[in-house]
Amino acid sequence: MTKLSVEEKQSDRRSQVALAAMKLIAEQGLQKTSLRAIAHELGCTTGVLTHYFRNKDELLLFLLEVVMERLAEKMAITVQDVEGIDRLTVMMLAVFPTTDELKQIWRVWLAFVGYMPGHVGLMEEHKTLYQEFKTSLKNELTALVETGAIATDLDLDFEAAAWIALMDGIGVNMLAAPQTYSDKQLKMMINRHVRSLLPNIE
Amino acid sequence: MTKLSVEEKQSDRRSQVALAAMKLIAEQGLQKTSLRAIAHELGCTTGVLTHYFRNKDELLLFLLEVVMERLAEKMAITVQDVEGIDRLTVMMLAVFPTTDELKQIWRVWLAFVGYMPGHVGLMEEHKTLYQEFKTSLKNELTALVETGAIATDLDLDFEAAAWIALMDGIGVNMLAAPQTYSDKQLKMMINRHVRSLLPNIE
DNA sequence: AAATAATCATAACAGGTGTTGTAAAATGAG
DNA sequence: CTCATTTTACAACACCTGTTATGATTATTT
Repeated sequence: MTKLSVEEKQSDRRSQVALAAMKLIAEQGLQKTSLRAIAHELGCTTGVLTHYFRNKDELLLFLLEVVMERLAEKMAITVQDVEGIDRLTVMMLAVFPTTDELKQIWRVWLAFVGYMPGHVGLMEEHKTLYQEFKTSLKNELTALVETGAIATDLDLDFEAAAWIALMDGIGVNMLAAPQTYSDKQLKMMINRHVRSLLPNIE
Repeated sequence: MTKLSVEEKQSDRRSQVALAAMKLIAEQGLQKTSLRAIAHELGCTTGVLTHYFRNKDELLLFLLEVVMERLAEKMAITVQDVEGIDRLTVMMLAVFPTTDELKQIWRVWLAFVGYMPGHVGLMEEHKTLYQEFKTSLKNELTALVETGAIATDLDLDFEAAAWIALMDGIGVNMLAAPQTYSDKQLKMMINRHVRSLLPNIE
């Protein structure tokens, strides 16, 4: 076997651990998700975890990356056949916590955000991932400006942040509050925001 | 001393404990906020905590109530001299995590939301408090409909939930992301949302 | 003043935590 | 097959956790 596929195997094992951790965190929160619990969920002992991760924080960090990557992936897939202003809408709709997997992802992210105070490494990593996310969104907006789909006098950095805020708000509420939005209502909220980006045609 | 003032004293002590807990949770997260740490922060021993609270979850539950009440208070105060559509705007601006106290409150709330999975009691309480919050917002909207300030064909239940989602999204981002919104940007985001509620005048 | 209740300190308990080191098993290369 | 490396299991470590019980101290009431 080549060296590359060995690394892939390693990476796979790490992903398996991360997925087991994700399931537990989504089900019972970060506090109750101990290394032993993760190992049990995976069907092994903590020896595996300590072999692939220096410590627990590094495991959580890796999980955060996996989760964010998964979100970006989902957005990229759903958007590939869509053109124009609709790209923004479908990107949003693709990542709301509607399916079990997306609910898990959002719960993990929420657990992280609550866990971050006092954990400098995690905060830094989260900031970085957030920046990447914002940048890709900003690129999306830039392309739309160039095609004339949205107004040209927008502060795209701010607009990208506003998009993320809207996403986070809806996502958090779908998990933490009894309110469950219908598809129609979700689209309405997004369309309102989209409309605020359109060029003012008289 | 009358019986009432005794109860007030009790309530005061409980509040003191809750405030100490709030400070620690905001600083170093829920995980590191043990009962002993809270007691140390308050300058007493765990005997006080166990005397005023059955267990830790009950303490956290009380803290959640205190925090939510504080938010409602702040909104009520800032809104009392404002009339019309502006009431919505000032209510929002009054509770964003701009000051140290508000940052603490939001961090505590975030810690809760991340802590909730697997803790039925806390989830139930959060749902209840969320409902109260939504109801008062809905009342606000109803009043605005009656004065003709906003459109009459709105689903106020949905609109109230949308407001909260907007609030949560901005608040979460202000804490968890490097983005810091300027006053101008905050007002812009809110005004956009307000505009979507206005009656369509030709 | 005596008795009752509220408040708080202290210590112990049983259990769980992340981390570390060591040795066994599995795997791959020469 | 042999040897070296990777992968895993296991046990022990020191420490921290929430909870509970027991007294001491203080406050309130009778």
